[in-house]
Amino acid sequence: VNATAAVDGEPDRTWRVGELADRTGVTVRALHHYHEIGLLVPSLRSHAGHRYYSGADVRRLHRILALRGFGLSLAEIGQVLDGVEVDARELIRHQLDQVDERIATAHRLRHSLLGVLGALDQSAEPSAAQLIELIEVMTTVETQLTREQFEQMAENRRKAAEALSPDQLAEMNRRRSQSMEQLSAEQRTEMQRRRSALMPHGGDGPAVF
Amino acid sequence: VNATAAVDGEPDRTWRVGELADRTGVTVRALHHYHEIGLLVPSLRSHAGHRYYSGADVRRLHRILALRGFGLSLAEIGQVLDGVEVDARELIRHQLDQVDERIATAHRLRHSLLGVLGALDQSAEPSAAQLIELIEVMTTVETQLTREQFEQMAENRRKAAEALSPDQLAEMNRRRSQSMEQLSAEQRTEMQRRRSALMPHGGDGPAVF
DNA sequence: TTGCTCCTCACGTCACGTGAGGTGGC
DNA sequence: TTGCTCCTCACGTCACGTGAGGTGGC
Repeated sequence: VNATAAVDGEPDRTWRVGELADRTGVTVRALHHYHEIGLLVPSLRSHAGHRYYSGADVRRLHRILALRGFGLSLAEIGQVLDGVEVDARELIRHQLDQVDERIATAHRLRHSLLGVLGALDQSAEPSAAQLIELIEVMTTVETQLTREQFEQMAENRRKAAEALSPDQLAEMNRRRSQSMEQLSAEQRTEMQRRRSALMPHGGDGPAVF
Repeated sequence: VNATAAVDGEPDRTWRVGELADRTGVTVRALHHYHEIGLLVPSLRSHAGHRYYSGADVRRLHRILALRGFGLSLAEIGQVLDGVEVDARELIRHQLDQVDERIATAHRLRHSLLGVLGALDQSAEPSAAQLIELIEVMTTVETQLTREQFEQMAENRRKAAEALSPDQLAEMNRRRSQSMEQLSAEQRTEMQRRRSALMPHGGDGPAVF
């Protein structure tokens, strides 16, 4: 391998750490870090200690960034690039499993969050106290709300609303519609579904989570 | 609020840190950590420094775990539970946005990984070198493979396969089908789609990513 | 000579994990 | 008296971020 090979048609040129950072979007600190752990050691250093990266170094950085994009740790990247015997298929399949799990977890969380948001949006005063009450009920009944409990919560909300002045109520409604506007179309339709399942007129014992 | 109120029908009883850990699934170390940062301070301590958690403490822990499940940081959880004025709706909506972004990112990554896996599964020798070659081509052509490049890669793979003994080839095929078996049904169908898009007989200039 | 870029420490992040070494209660 | 549970340090994790304080090259 010739370390002085051309990159971008400019033979033998080198890059300073800041230039490389600008071109690749990584920070200078990250490049220092890669140097520290031996993942990317610049081929040249000036007498003052300045790092100069050769074309080969730049290509290695590109590989590093690609593998990093696949979710590999820096240690794993080092293994792959330094020719440690790895089963590439196994490696990628493992990443795939991980990402699938992340997606599933995230979807469950999203589902819960939409449920909570739907409940909060029916509240006149979506305070921390309201959120805690919601959690209280949820955890107490182990992720299941009966109709009576739901109606009790609605009653509590009505009482809270009655205690508010018309000005406060108007402000709450303004905030609520603003809240809706900030949701994406997708988030909105899913929330509608969730809310209709939540409402007591839909049947008995609707599940929240 | 009465800190000695009953929990689980047992009035006035307290829980030791290990008991609490067992019942809630968190580690003792985590409970120590919550104590350290003031998030959950046990109401009682023995003269030897042992922590004793009251019913109120246990309820607070349940709230903590619920909020943690929503993706809040421990600092945010502290704010919510200690009555700092927070807009609950805003808080939850923010979490929702974050989770949506995580899902989108994960899906893009999944897409890429399936593409790489499909390419690797056509390789006789899915080594680290093969993976690097794949990345090389991908990054060089900026996420686009032309048919000629694809055919060149296929040619390289054929040559690699020819260099192998029949025994080695059989072993490779065994590993490949094993690889397929370990994929979920979902992963498999999506990989089929990706592969057919990748194959040169499908049209010109197929995109890999 | 002035900026700009570069350098090396070195602590901080986030939520704990993981020992080390020692003491208290059934 | 033996286990078991508890305790307090205190460093490690992962991939850098963020200053502090100082030097080199166009």
